[in-house]
Amino acid sequence: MILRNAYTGDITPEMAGKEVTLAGWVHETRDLGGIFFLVLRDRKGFAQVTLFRKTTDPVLLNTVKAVSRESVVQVKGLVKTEAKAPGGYEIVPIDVKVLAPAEVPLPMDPTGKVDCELDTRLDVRYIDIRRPCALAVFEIESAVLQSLRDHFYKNGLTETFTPKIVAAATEGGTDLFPISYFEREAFLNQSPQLYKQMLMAAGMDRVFEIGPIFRAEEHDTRRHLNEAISVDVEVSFADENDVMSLLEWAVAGAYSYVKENCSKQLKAIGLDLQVPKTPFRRVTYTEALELASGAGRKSMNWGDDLDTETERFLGEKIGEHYFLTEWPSSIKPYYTLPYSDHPEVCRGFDLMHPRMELASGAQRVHDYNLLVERIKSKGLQPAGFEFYLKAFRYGMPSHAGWGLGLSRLVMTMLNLDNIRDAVLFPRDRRRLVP
RNA sequence: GUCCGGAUGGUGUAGUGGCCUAUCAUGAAAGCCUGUCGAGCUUUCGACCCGGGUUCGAAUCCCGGUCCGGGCGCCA
Repeated sequence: MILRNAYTGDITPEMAGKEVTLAGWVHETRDLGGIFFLVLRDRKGFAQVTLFRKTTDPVLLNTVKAVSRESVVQVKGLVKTEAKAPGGYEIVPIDVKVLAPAEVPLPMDPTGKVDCELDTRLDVRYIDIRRPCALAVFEIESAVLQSLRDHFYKNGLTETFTPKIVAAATEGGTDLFPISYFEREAFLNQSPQLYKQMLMAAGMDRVFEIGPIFRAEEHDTRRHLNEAISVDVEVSFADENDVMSLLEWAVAGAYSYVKENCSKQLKAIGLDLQVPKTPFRRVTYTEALELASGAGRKSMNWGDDLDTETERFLGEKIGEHYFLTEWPSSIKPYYTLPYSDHPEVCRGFDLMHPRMELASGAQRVHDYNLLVERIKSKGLQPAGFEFYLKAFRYGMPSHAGWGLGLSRLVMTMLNLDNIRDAVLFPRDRRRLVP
């Protein structure tokens, strides 16, 4: 049996006289002597429970006075219109049950009166997320996922799952987490890339997958994690422009959806969300180098990958979402299709937010012989990719796709400083618990 | 990985060799208070990351360790 029949956010002053049963956490208590306030919090808001020394049953009053902050309580009471109460109503309790007392002292302050460092918050994430502004991030993330899925279904994509436990490294193996798989060694997959391409050979035509990826790199920044959620798309008979279009509409659509459906959460975060305009600006790699050169900046050679400083410079200069296109083939993966007439440039692209890269994608190589050649040119052994290469020998359509970092999308959307704020239980170089 | 910075009550902080019996806020405990909404007031409680060193004297300086933050690198 559900222990509540209403959330705080469902109650209005017009419900005066109605009996409701709320359940949630004791956000705070204020004892003014003759009058006592308990603020109950659930995921939809707050409700003030008011008790009077003269009229409240002494046993009930003592129960409420003795309860510690953040204890879980069930409050049965009458809604009363009261101009002096927050929201214009309060609850006059008939019965209060302490379902689970909270120990004191608390490891952090969920009311936000005292600051708390990220590390401390992550150690007690289950308390941190009781803060409406922390909860809002994950409710918005859920809305983003719903919007993305809606967009994919509307565009005829099929949702898929590919294995996270794989036999071999996609490329080398230095950045994969090895795991024990019965009598063999296996790895946690760093990307569904090879599998979603095999699904193109399978004739699934248009697929997406939203799932975890694992990377064993020792990066240690505010925008990298060792476990992340990747939103992956692959579309047959499409080129890079087709999937860039799908991507920009997915991103802009997620912003619109959040703006329309998450006003409470945006308010909790204190953000006036601006929906990016589509289509996003296209900037070629070569144009980006030109934009970034001069003005006392160190010069970059054509073929160099863009370093963090250049990326940031471009972001500030452009000031909105943009696509970086026409990359040198040398710095994109082997499965990225080079232009046939000038193969030093390829059909790869990155979706950039002014602060960081959000997604990368490409039209893929679908010709078996070219793919083998590209693998070799990257200094890799085709033999290691046999399970994948074989799929290109029995009718592989042309295709294109991309992978988008979900947490980066949320982080940049909500202007969060650290990607860890956008992940419930982040996994980084040091953190494995909780 | 590397560079820079940091570690003080439960939480967040002040304190750069003696004025520290360590600041402030929050919290907790007790009390007063009938309209609070970061309530107010009184009293009380609670801390210098670990190990070594320098010094008459170390929260403070030095060395090592651990942990944390930020930058960069890495991120097919």
